[in-house]
Amino acid sequence: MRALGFPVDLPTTMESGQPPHFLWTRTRDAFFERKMHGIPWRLAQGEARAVRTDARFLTQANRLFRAKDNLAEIRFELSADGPLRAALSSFPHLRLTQSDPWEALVCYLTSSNNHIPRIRSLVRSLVGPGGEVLPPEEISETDLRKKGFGYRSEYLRKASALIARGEFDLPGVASLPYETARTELQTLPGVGPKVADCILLYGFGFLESFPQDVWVKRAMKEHYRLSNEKKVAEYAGRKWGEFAGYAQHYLFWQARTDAAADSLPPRFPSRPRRNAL
DNA sequence: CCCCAGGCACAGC
DNA sequence: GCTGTGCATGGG
Repeated sequence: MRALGFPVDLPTTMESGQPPHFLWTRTRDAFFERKMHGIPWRLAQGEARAVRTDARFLTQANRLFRAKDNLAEIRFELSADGPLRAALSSFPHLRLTQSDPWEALVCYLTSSNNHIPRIRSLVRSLVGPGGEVLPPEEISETDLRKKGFGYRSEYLRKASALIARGEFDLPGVASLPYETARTELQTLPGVGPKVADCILLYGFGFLESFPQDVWVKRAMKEHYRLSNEKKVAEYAGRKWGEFAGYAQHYLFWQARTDAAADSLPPRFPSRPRRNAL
């Protein structure tokens, strides 16, 4: 096992609605695993919040956790803003992750009007024996209705077919400017503004992307009195610019955890937890 | 029975 | 351009 050279809150980063949330399995506290190219890949939380990874996946791990992002600097840039500052302090060392574009596309096509646990089980039903999401040519021939994808089945089947036939150049999106990339992705069936932004942020690493789902919309309305999608986008671009994606993810996860805390039954008498982090 | 979920496509203004 | 509605499916 090798340690990455920067701190990561591994559980939160892996389980905050990013693609790893859907594809990795939590084995014990702070241990995560998936297969890649048929080989098991394990991640663990080491000393001083360092991430430990199987040595042969060191490069992949640095890419997954976006080693080149200077999180301290990004957080400082974003912390000028009050409501966002609160979310930042809730989750020290929560990082954005960088996944594969195809994986991200499958995840967020599946996500529309759906719950996270269900997105997870649906996506995992499309993972092949090697650990990766099945390639487009296989998904385009899968009976997705039978697997429970519902009305998203046709979106996923058609999008897969377009990519499999080479009629849509998914890797090519990486070299487009953000706005063009966003427009281009939205030509795929089932890909609207929100799904496109998620793919761009988590699959391609466009950090200026600001996906607006129901939770982020709620947060932007509560904190900033902005209920119009275009005005939110404009505000995010002006205020958070090249790091809007980070702002979005912190606001999103803060809103989610707040809601979960509200709906939790009052717990007492609460013995001291043995495995508290 | 209801409502909701990391929305989208489509119709009607 | 904006606003409303139906949509598969499962959980609360």
